[in-house]
Order: sequence, then C-alpha cells, then structure tokens
Amino acid sequence: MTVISAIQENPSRERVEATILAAAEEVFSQHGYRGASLQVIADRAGLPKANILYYMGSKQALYVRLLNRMMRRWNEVLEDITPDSDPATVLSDFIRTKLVLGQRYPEGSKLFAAEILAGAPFLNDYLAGELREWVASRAMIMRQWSAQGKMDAVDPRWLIFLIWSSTQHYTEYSAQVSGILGRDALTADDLESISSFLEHVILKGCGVALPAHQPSVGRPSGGEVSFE
Amino acid sequence: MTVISAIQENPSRERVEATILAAAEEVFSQHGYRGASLQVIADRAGLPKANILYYMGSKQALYVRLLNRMMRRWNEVLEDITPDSDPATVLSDFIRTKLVLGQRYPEGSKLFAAEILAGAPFLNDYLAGELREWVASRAMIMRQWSAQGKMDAVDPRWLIFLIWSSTQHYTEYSAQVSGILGRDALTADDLESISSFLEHVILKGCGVALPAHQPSVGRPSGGEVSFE
DNA sequence: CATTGTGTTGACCGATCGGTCAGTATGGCT
DNA sequence: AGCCATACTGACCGATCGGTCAACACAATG
Repeated sequence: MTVISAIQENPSRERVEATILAAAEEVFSQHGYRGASLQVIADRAGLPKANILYYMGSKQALYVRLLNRMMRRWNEVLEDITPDSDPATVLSDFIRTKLVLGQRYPEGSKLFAAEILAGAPFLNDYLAGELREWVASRAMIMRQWSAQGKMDAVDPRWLIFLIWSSTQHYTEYSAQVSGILGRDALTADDLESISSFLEHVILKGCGVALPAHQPSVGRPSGGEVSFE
Repeated sequence: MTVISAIQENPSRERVEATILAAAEEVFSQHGYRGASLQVIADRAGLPKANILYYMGSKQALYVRLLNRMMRRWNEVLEDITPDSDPATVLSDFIRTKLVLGQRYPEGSKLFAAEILAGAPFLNDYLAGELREWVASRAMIMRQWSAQGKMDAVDPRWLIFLIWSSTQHYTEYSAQVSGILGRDALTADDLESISSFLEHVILKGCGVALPAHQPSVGRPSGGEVSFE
C-alpha cells in the first residue's frame, strides 16, 4: 500500500511547486495580497488556474507559504553575536549580509514589505513574538558594548531599524532608485559602493572602534561577501 | 448664465471631495492600486459607490489625484540649499522635516510606497524627471561641501537615500515597529529620540563639522520642528 | 409656474474574482 | 489484463470588480 509519504520523494511535484511559488512571489510582491489574482499567477507560471489550487489549496495558503519561506531564508543567515564580539565586524557583516539578502531575494523582500504596508495581518504574531525577542537580545548585547566603551550610547533599537531600512531600501524602492540613477538595475560596483558608504557612515556615526586591519573610507574591505 | 466657474466656489463639493480623498488614501495605502476597491472606499466615506465615480470620474483618476496631492505636499517643504549653507543645519533639518512629514501624512507616505513597490507605473516620469534633477542638484552642492572639507567625501546620492529610507521607515513600517516595540503608535518622546539618534549617527558618520551652538549627543536641539 | 443645471443613487452591465467539481489521463502495482 | 491513487483541467458557481445610466431631488432662474 506504500502507506504514507509518496509526497516528499516526487521530483516532478517539487519542480511544479517551485514554478508556482516563483510566479506567485512576483505577483504578490508587486500588488500585495488583495491585488494579486490567481489567474495572473497561473498565466505567469504557464499553468491552468485550477492547477494552482490543486497544488496550493487556496490563495491564502499560497500566500502564507511564501511568507514562511521568506522568514526561513532570513533566519538561516542571522548570525549569533556575544558581548565579546567585535562591534565593527558584527555591524559590518550585518550591513553587507542584509544588502546581499535583498539582492538575492528581491521578490521575497518586496512581498514582506507589502505585507507590512497592509498592516501585517498575517505577520502580527511573528513581529510581536519571534522577531521582537531577536531585537531585544541583540539590543542587550549592544548596550553592553556601549557600557564597555566600544561604541556610543545610542539606542540599539533605532540602530537596528536604521540598518534594516537603509539596506532594504535598495530592493523595495528599486523602482525609485533606478529612476533616479537612470539605470535599469544596480551594478556590482554600485552595491560595493553602497555597502562601503553604509559601513563608513553607520560605524563612524556610532563611534565604533575599528579593528586594526580595517581599510579606510571608500574601498572594498576585501570581501567576506561578494556582490558578483 | 454665470458662464464658467461655479466649480471652485462650492464649499459643499470641496467637503465631499475631501471626505472621499481621505477614505481613498487609507484604502489605497493599505492595499495598493489593484487591491483597493471602490466599494470599500465608498463604505469608508459613507457614500454610495456611484457617488465616488460622480466626483472622481474613475478609479485611476482618483488614484493619480492622490499621488499628485502627495507630491505637492512634498515639494512645499523642500528647502533650498546653497554651497554656502551649513551642512549640519541642512542635514539636521532634512532629517527632522522628513520625519515630521511622514507623521503628518502617514497614509500618503504609504500610498507612495505602495506605488513604488508596484514598479511605479504612474510615477516613472516623475522619478526620472523632476525628482532626479532634485537629487542631482542637491548632490552637486554636497560634493562642494566635501571639496571644502565641510564633510567626508561620501557619495551624496547614497546619503540622500539613507535619509529617505531611515526616516520613511517609521511610517511605512509602522506595523513592524509597533509590533517590535510593543506599542500601538510612536509617542512624541519616541520621535524625539529617533530624530536625535539619526542626527547623531548621520552627521557624525559623514564627518559633518558641527556649528558651535550644537548640543551634544542625546538631547533635543531646541526645536525648529516639534513632534507635539 | 416651467425650465435647467447640479447632485444623488439604485439598478444594472460584462468581466473577473477565488474556489469547486466532475471527468479524464496516466503510471505503478497485482 | 484490471485496479487504484495521483495528476490534471474545462466548465461552472456565486460574489465582487469598475463603470454606466436612467430616474429622481432640488434649488435657482426665467
């Protein structure tokens, strides 16, 4: 009878689902939950509408599945820091990682942004629970850094929001950025320039003591992270 | 025959239109252009749906009218700066003004954000024209500041984007901020704390020379702008 | 009084919405 | 061969979409 499973091992099913998820991510990220239509998603995926519902169950199930996938991508990269960590490298990594994540998953990032704009109806629990604790724990460590004289006595919550907003801006407002720069998309050089700028301003602005080997103002740092 | 006019002088018409615009701004800002429905707008305004179309013509006309109104609000406050201006006061005013604007017109700001997220279908000309020139002219002045040694040699475009993103964050991501802070809305104290933080980090981070009377780290600046 | 322009709205239009379902195709098992 | 679970989809459902229109209310003008 082969009983259970038969779901996991089918490679064709996974490929179809991946196609649907990619198409849905595009549409939801542009038009939000209510503005997206299953017909448009189906057309973009090259499948009949009924097929979308066969695999995903409902519009809402598809949507929350995309949200969860994006949250998972986030958490995979969220580093562990301690009071003994070096603030300069932690903040620097934080900035570069966030920037790279936005470039790697532009649709997912916009999907998240649209959800927040709509008042976070599906993410309220996550924001007031998991994410809130994440912020609180990071804030506590940063406050210890300040007490140890490693950085200025700034409010860590505002600092975290600053890094989030300034990095996310380049994915969620890509239409604005492109329009103003007169370019279709950001180049690798742009991204290197942006991350150097943000590192410079934020670290210096918080009075973070630089480790000895840190390069000066405008140049690439050597590269734990690459924009290629 | 009283010929033309008869449109401007009617106070009742203006009041009705203001009601509709306010209701529409709420709905569009939450759900974007496609996600918003005229029926919901009408219900929120306390009017029959046909009445909305009588006054506004079409969904699209209503939407672009809201966009234009928001652009106008922006331009009213956009200050004029010269190479001789003091970078510290200009940047400081810029930050505080942006923060206040977001608090004064939260729905309008979110409306703008949703439009950009959707790929700016109605704002492409504005972004690549008017706004682009605004950025270019400001950037040129900032580069002169850098040449004069008044601030670090940072890329002015990234600096402008940094101020935009970090201030807008608190209106467009208000649902996230509230969820994390565990508060329904930001208080006047929050806003004072945030703007002090942003001033501190961004000015210091750009190596902006402070004018003599500038107060130190955490305190209010005396207040050209108030959050009451 | 009659006429006219503006405001107002219920009823209706074809199109599209998310979702259901019956029916068919298909591939692996006995 | 027969059987059965899974994959797939055209046709259809009631609800809602943006938009039109004819009918009506009403105040001002002649």
